Amino acid sequence: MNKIYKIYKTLYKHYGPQGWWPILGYGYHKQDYTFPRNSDEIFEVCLGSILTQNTTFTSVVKSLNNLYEKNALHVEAIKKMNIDEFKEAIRPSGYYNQKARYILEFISFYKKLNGATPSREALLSIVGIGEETADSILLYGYNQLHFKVDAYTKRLLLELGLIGEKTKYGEIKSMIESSIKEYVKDERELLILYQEFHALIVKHGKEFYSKKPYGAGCFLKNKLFV
DNA sequence: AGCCAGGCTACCG
DNA sequence: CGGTAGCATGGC
Repeated sequence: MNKIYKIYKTLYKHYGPQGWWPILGYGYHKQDYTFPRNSDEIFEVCLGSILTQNTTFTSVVKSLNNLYEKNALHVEAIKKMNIDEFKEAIRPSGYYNQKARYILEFISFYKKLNGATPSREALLSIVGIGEETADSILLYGYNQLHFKVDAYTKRLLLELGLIGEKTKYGEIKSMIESSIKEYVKDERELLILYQEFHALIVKHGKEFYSKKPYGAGCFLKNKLFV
């Protein structure tokens, strides 16, 4: 078993399934792997993916709830909304001026899709959508096989000696994807694994990779190298 | 009180 | 190209 896959197995055994992406309409943290998602769910994942940039998800939930209470958790509703009212709604997530712009840019793109699944390159061409946000949207919104790499992933793999300080996003992503594909052939199973794995890394990262020194007490260090 | 959060852009050399 | 200031609120 390669180390990446062993990390997944160990985290899953330790923490159990995380059930990402949580959808407001279903109640947060319900494990729901039903897919394909409907358009409201996809849009909510896109919104959440942008709002959660460098911000805790609990803050994002507040923003989404604000929109939900205004019955504005939909594309058309947000377009019609007063810009200041919209900014006020997403204020808890921070960077609300930037994020308001990003979301509006995304919405004009999203409408043109007309329900189609966007390519990664197309997503990356939108202002405010970088690699992680694009993969977040594809993996959790559109159920596409794109692994989402975040700061915790980098810190963890760096601590375990599997990457270097300057290993790029794309290298980390393809390294993880190819490591997992070796063991999981079924596409649906693979998709769920990608979704769970990233969620598990965040769960683990919050505990052992938030404050320095990173990795203090991380049980993966023993599990992998005994 | 200060550091961190499920990043990205713009601008610098 | 690589490196970094700026963006902003909320939680611990």
